[in-house]
Amino acid sequence: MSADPFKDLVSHCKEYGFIFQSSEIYDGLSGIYDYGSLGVELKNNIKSYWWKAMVQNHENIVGLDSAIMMHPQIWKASGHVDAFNDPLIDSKASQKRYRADVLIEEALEKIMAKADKEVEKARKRFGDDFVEEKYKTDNQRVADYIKKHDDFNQRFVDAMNNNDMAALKAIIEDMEIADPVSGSKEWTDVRQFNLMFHTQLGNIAGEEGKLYLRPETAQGIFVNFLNVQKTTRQKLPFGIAQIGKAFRNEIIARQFIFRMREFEQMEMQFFVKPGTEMEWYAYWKETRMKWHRALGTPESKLRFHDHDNLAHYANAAVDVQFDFPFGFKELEGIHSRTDFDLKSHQELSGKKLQYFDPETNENYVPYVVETSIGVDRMFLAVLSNALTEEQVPDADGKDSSRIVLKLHPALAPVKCAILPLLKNNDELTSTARNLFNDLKFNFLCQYDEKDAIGRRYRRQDAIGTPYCITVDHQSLEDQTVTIRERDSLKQERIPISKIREVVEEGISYKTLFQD
RNA sequence: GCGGAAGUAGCUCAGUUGGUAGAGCACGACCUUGCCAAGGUCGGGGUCGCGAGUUCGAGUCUCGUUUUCCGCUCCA
Repeated sequence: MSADPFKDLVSHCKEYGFIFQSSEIYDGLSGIYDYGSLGVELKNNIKSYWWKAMVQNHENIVGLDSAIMMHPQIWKASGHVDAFNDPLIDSKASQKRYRADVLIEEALEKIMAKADKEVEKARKRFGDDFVEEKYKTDNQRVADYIKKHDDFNQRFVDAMNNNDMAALKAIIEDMEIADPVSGSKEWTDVRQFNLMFHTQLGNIAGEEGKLYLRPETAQGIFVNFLNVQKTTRQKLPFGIAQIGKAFRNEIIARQFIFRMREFEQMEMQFFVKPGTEMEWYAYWKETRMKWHRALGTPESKLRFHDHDNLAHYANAAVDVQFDFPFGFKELEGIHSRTDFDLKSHQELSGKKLQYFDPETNENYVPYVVETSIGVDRMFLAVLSNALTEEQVPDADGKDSSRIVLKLHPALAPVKCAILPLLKNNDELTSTARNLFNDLKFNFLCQYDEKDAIGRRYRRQDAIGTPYCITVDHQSLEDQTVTIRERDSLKQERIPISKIREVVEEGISYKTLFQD
């Protein structure tokens, strides 16, 4: 392996078919990736681990699979429409990026400040009883400033209403706005940057039929809050869990699958009685960290990171960060979202989203504590934690290096490899084949007869297969095989009849839920 | 989006001042060995990211473009 662990990881993913760049033969699509044959297995296992931990293990958490496309009003209520229609512009000199509307607003304020200055001057000269309004309209310079302001302001309002980026650029040029950093007036074009992808519904033209691909899965849960609560007869506190794709048109999507434009989230919204949210926030913080540590991730690679700036919906927020090859970065977010979402859906839709509390006989909008983790980031974390190069003894007892994916067996894509010791021995190969055909219904197995046995072991090591079953001559006599454990390299002879049980035990998710 | 670096076989990379594409590993077949990789023989696979330009001739030079990584920036 090279000196760059991240590079090794990306290469390994490509070489063994975990991840491919999307549309590669057409030069690829920036920030979008496909999962290969082993990748999809690992990803499914990660999702399964989460689902078991959240839904199966909690009586008061239920699942949901809401649609990717939702009513556009949802994104108004959530705040996504307003917050992400930013017109952006770059200074060519300093390469700083600004919001064009903010630049113009600041410039407009400056003009009015100049007018005010004139008025102030006059007040000093003529005294406080000077008639301000009259002066403003009578004094030519002040009137000019105000007219200038009003003219630009009108153009600005029109441009924003029409989403006219060229007009915004023209205003910036006409107002002679300079980059505050460099003083340069050389600007790029204004680009509207909308974080949400949009598409069109049926034959409804224009804004009417405009739909967004969801930028988060959470809203599908909020708008179904009452549906789920009533049909599952849940009482507060309870949670709704969902795994699904989300889409964000990131300005820059980078660092492999860390920041993608199409990605997958595992989110759980936990509805609680107002006032108890901080207790549950603490509970989920701890519970989620346990989930990460159960995989055997070293404590030094996981940490909490409190948010300095809280989002508009939150009254507390923390990230679970993982020490990726490119440093500590967000893996999961735990947010206390208050009643912001349910309340704004209630207001915009006109439908009540309240819970009747049988204990207190009152109706209220629940508070929400959210746990939100990126599947792809988890995938990256799991892989970067597992990919190992180590020295093991070779046939002569000398050190030789092997690449091994030390995945938790429950997450490993292939659970078991069935290997006949010899290839040119019909008895061995047919016994191994039969074994494979018998086990393949229980878990994903691979049959491999090519190359020397040692090399086959190494191949399985590279994809993280926890168990290798070898059929040898003795197997034909006494119906036993050797089972080799990936990390310890230890081999044990067990009866063929016991293989299923031993492997099932080893790959069980149960091991992840022991305290 | 700006700046830097890179893109040659599945992977990692060579490829001289421009002269018809190479290695190792991987892959396939056969032989040999047979419980921890790298034995032998043979073989498949690349319009050198894409598009123009300069040139008798471009993997190599120029321009554009695209993808990836790094820095800045951004980040519900």
